[in-house]
Amino acid sequence: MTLNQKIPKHDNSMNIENAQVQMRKGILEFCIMHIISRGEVYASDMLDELTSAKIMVVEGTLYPLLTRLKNSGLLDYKWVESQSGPPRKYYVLTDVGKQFLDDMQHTWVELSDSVNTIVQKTHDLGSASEDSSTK
Amino acid sequence: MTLNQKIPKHDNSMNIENAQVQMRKGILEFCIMHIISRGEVYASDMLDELTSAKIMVVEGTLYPLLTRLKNSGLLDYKWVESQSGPPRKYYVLTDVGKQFLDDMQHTWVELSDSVNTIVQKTHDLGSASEDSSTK
DNA sequence: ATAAGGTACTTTGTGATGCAAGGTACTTGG
DNA sequence: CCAAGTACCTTGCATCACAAAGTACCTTAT
Repeated sequence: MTLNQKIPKHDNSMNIENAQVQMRKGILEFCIMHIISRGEVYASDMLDELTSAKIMVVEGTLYPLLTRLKNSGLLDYKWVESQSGPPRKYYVLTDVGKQFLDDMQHTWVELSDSVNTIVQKTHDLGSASEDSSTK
Repeated sequence: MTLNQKIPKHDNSMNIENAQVQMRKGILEFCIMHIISRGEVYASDMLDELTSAKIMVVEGTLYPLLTRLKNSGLLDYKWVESQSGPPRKYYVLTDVGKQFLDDMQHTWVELSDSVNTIVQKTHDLGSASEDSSTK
């Protein structure tokens, strides 16, 4: 029954799914900090929120990210007993984390402005293509 | 004059520069495709455009990216003699590349909407914090 | 008790890729 | 021929999303 079917592990060529994954990188961190900034939450809360915002995340991505943020001093957590299951880690932002979130907010605004500048310029040139100006 | 000053290559902890780099990842590809979509350009043109849009890129990032896009069939190029230096590679989008750019555009709009949804929600809750609701 | 199932947190290995640094190659001018 | 400028390419490292498998705790049923 061994089909010997060759399934390429990773398509070396570009596809849109890959591009989507790449675009999300780095943004995740920002979104998670935002969610935590609203009050104490644990991982499943974050997964729900991100899923409803159409930003898919899986555990294997989220937990290491939380650990990294914690180790960097941006987050803190406390264990809280649950009435239906194992205890949960409830996260909060530290003071440093709050400052960091502000900085990331600024970075996000600048980045999306920059991208939109480039997109807009394409559209501007698209409608008025004649441009044999000064080099 | 050897100062023996220790410059840590990479700070393991989070800092805002690192976060900026992460956020830019994946967006670059999109911006470069956009720039090429306007007409034939070579690498230095792209660097100028990205720099003026405040998206910093260096050669070590750009050239491998162009090669990857070319190998994936999204770009094509032709050599053009220059009157002041070595020949240049002028890039254009292929038909597949144009389709891909459309898809990326869609991805970008969705992603920035999603992020802004999360940011907005934080601000909404910030003004009306009282929420001892169900659950 | 003990087994089964659900919830929550953790770890390991892989692949993709931005980037620094260094290299190759062509052109022009002394 | 050599220096300087421009343009393109390559190597190696660090980071990080993700899949998959693992650990631990709680509840319910037998």
